[in-house]
Formats: sequence, structure tokens, C-alpha cells
Amino acid sequence: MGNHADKALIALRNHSEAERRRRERINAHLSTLRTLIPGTNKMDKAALLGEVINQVKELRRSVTEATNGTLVPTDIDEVKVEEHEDHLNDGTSFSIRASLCCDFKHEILSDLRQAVEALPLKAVRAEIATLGSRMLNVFVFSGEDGEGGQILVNSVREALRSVLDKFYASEEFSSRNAMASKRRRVSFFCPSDSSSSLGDIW
Amino acid sequence: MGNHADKALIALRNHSEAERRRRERINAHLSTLRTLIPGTNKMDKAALLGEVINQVKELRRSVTEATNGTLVPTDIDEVKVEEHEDHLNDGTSFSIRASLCCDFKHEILSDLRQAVEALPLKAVRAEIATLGSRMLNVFVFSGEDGEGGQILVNSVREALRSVLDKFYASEEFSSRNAMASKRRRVSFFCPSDSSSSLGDIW
DNA sequence: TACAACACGTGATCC
DNA sequence: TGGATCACGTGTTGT
Repeated sequence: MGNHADKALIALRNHSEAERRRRERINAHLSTLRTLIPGTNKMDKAALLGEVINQVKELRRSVTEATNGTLVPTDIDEVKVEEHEDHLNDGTSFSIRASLCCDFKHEILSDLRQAVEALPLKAVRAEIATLGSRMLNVFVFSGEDGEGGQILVNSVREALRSVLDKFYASEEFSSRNAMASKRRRVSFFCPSDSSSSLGDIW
Repeated sequence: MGNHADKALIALRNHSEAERRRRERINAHLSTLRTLIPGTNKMDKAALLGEVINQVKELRRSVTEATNGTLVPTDIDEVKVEEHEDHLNDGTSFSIRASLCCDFKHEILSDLRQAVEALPLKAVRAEIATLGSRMLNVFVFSGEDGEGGQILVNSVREALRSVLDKFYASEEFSSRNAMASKRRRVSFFCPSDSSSSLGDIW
């Protein structure tokens, strides 16, 4: 019968339809990119993508220069830890960026140092920025991929949190009153007050 | 002879080659986007573009929140004018963003007001931000497309420049000495000093 | 006429 | 095998 022929024909039609859907997905994304980036309305596909690339680079520039390259402690105590999956050459390497923002106390710094050195990771970068009575500590760790990613992230987070908690405990002991709110206002930005070298501090 | 056939064949080959080059241009851009955005290495074309869209949105968020939504006057006198081609629904509408940054003087404000009102455009938004002795004025004009775009941009630019020049002239008259450098340092950022409503000022 | 950009269907390849 | 993705050449249209 034409059974084989029917099968083949149906398969072929499915194929072309699938391909059509694929094109539609891609073009839809290109379309939203056009709406996202001004002036790309009547551009070539290639030109559009070129503009997209420029925009991404431009925005990256803007965001880093808006921060002025200077890390600024906020008025809110917090610890942030995130993994980065550095895929240099489709690679087997990752990095973890960890930060701790809190009041500036020398005892915290030594606790922090101990906690960081106790971690099964090498810190490839460390920065301390102070602003008034506040401090922001940033560490970048690197790993070789294979060691459990999220597990490491969690241990780093726990390490920083324990440092912060220890500080809270001692603080609560020394002055039990002014602890109502952990948040403090810091009014002004003082560039010369910000430091990025460690030797001076610990 | 096969002259016609030759021609046709060559044409066909040119065609396919041109198409190949086109694909290469597009894929090259997609490739650099992959290098630009982490984690997209083994993604689908469509998925890649999706990630690109997310990145653009994310970066836009970051840059606006890094500026804190607050316009800040710099220490450099300047006027900037740019066209924006608001293509809402593949549209016939554009907008012009114009800004003037300079020392804060009341006379400048009234001159500025006159200059802006004399323009053949309606201002849909206006903001004034002050910081110490400095001010940043931002205007957004809208037009219906069809009126000469770049010509309007130039006239807006000229209007703002004339305001600035007039100020320079009067300043030069009043104090001929301290004019060596137009640039002044403004050290600190004071949020409460920044205003976005006009009624209070003019 | 020739060139540029696009959408389409098809064969190849990889899970 | 079937489903998904890709590169390719071709038909079509606009300049």
C-alpha cells in the first residue's frame, strides 16, 4: 500500500512544521529585542544583534561606572553568597563571590579572617570598604569544579553568618538597649573613606 | 549555447554564497553573545536569545537602581541632547532628551524657561536636581515624527547652549578672575538636597 | 538587471 | 525511533 509513503509524508510534514515553530521562537525573541533596544526597528537581523552586543557592553560599562568601581557598604546587615561558573573555554572552573555587610568592629575582622581561612577554598581576592561606622567585606573564592558547588556555597554562607551572629551576641550583651532595629542610616558618601587594601586593617 | 545556463548557474552560486555569508554574520554575533553572557555556552539559539533578553532587562534594572533613580549633577558644565525614536507599535513618534548641567543660578532658570518655551516642541517632562552649588536640568520633548529629527535636536541643543553661554558672559563680567577653570569639585552626595518638583523653584 | 534580506523545506546529526 | 536543532540551498520580494 501507500502506507510507507503516508508515513514518510507525515514525518516530513511534522519536520517542516517543527522547523517553522523553531524559527518563530527565534524571531519572536529577536522581535522583543527590537522593542527593547531603541532605533533597531528597521535593522537587519545581523545589525540588530550587533546593536544588542553594543547595548550589553554599554550597560555593563554603565553599571560598573555607576558604582564608580567603589564598593559601598549599605545600612543593612547582610551576607550574600553566589556561585559564578566561570566557563573560560567551556571550562572546569567556578568562583564564589561572598560579601558581608555590617558594623565595623576589629573583632569582627579577626573572626572573619579565621572563618575564611578555615574554609576549604582559596580566596583569590578580598576587599574591605568602610563608610562611616559601616563595613563591606567582599571575598572571591575559586574552585576547580567537581567539588560540590551548592554545598560549598552553603558552607561559605554559614561561615559568614556565624561571624555575624557572634557579633550580634556580644553586642546584645554589651548594650542591650539600642538593638531594637538592626538597620542604621548612613547619610553621606565619602569617597576618601573607602579602602580597598587589606594590609592597613588586619 | 549554454551561455544562458552558465549565467543562471553563476547567479545561483552567488546567491547561495551570499546567503552563507549572511548566516555567518548572524552566527558570529550569536557567538560573541555567548562569550558575553555566562552560562549560555551549550544553549539553544532560542534559549540564548532568551538569556540575552533577560540580561538586557537585568542590566537596565541594575543601572537605574545604581543611580538610585536620582539624577545627580556632575562637576562639569555640559549640555546633552539626544533623540530617542520611541517606536511604540512600530510608531510615528519620537522623543528628545535634553539636559543642562551647570552652576545653580536663579537667572539661569528663567532664561532656561524662556528658551524651552520658545522651542517648537512640547516638554512632556522636566526635572531639576541640585547638589551643592550645582544643578542638573532634564527635559523630555515629544514629537510626532515627520518634523525634521536631527534639525530639531540641533535647535534644542543650540537653545540650551545659548543659555549657558549667556551665563558665562555675565559671570565673566562680574568676576573676571576665578574663571580659569570651568570645572569645580563637588565632594559629597546629599540625597535630601535633590529635588524633582519644579513648582518650588520657578 | 543585480544585490540584499527573509522564510521555507530538506538532509544531517545528536540524544 | 522520534524529536529537536542546525546548516544549507532555493524561491520570493523589495530596492
